[in-house]
Amino acid sequence: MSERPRRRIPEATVARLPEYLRILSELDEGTDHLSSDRLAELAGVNAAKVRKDLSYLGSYGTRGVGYEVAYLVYQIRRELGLTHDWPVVIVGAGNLGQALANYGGFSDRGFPVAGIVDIDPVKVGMVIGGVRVRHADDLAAVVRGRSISIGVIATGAAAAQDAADRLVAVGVTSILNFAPTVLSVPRGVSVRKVDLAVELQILSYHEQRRSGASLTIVPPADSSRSATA
Amino acid sequence: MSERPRRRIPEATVARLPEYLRILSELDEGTDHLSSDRLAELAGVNAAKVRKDLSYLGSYGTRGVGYEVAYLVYQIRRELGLTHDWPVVIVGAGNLGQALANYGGFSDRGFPVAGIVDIDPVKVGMVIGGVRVRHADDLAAVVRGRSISIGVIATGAAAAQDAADRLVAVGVTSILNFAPTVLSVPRGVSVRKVDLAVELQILSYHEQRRSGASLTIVPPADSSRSATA
DNA sequence: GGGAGTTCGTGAATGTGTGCACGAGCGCGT
DNA sequence: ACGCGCTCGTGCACACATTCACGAACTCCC
Repeated sequence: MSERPRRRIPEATVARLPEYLRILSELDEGTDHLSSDRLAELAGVNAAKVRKDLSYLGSYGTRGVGYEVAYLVYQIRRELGLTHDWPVVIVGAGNLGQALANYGGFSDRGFPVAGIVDIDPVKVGMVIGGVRVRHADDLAAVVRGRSISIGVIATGAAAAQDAADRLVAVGVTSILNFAPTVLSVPRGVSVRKVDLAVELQILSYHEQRRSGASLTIVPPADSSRSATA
Repeated sequence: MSERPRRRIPEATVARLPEYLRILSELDEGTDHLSSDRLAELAGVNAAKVRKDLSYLGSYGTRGVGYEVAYLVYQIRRELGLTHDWPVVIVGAGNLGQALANYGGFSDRGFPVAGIVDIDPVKVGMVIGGVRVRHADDLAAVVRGRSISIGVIATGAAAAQDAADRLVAVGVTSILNFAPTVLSVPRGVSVRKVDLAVELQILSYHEQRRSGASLTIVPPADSSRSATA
């Protein structure tokens, strides 16, 4: 009955597990068991998908009964590495950085903001969400002794690569990037990118497609110098 | 030579087009042509993928030369429906709503913030990013005559469904949801969700996996009441 | 104890996305 | 005019993801 070396979990499943976890955590205290059907409904996905996703955990449900909520929560948290907190450091104390630091949702879900840094001396010293902003040059000191492996880049596009380099230099191996730029990082460092404008542009595509779509717009015949940059 | 009814573009491609567009727009003025290889490098993806993506546009590159930047920009913008601005309305003037409204990146890329509403009377009347916050009950008036079809939900989880219902009621058909909740909306309304905590949890999974991973943690033998909710 | 009803786990089928490899077309230099 | 080198467009094979369908296992009730 020894732990089998855990199989790799498909990326698509990993992306859904946090959602299941949130739903399970928010359940009414009395609910101790839950069927895949019900969970699927709450998560807005297909029941078979839920079962397949959960089957990767090795965590067994009980046929005829469903999944035991507490046990399932435990298993998902374990698989996602949420058995302990992951302190994060935010680079960039502008609009976005401040909003992120103030936003309670991070700490609540196990990602306390352990530090904020910025390059701008004016920002240094400000206290945001209970954390004092320090200078980016002091990043090493901010990180030291705190085992911070996740960094959040909330700078503008121009400063983002520099921010990434600094983070990597102090040993950060996972980066959440809000700047609209492609970062280049060494192998072994994970980057996830969130670009708000991209999300809106995807919505725009569907909107445009919905509304009549191709009205046979005449493309610029002489193709040079035609589109607005 | 009439416009063929435009084929459906795969979702994965749609998600990459905005990235290509950004890269192309930021190119040095002198660059009038670009190879798929170079674009792939800048976007951090495979060159074949770039070519396949662009082939859906019907926009032709020139063999031996590459793609004409201006023409390509025009084609992508057209396909994404970015030939005109898409004013957005933000629901929720808290931390996140304020940051979004102040964040220049929206207007810059064709999504001006045309209105902000909140339910909290204290927030109503505040001016954020040049826009006065109005009461959520006035949403219809805010939207009227402005052909707003995109809404952004920046409320907490508890208020998100109400926000969605209000948006749908005034004719919004695309929603960008920042609240950690699954929204239910009528068919025909698109929803995209951005959950910062989920992104961090995905990073956490990879971190955890990197570092030794399964240490044969003993699962709770008596499974009831064992995991911290 | 046995049958009815429920729900999991998973094989197989289908759909979507990725990447290679190569033919076809274009420009340039001679 | 012709050949060479470059780069696009795409067929094909493979990988990944989703969904269906069904046997297996469990509970409950009589």
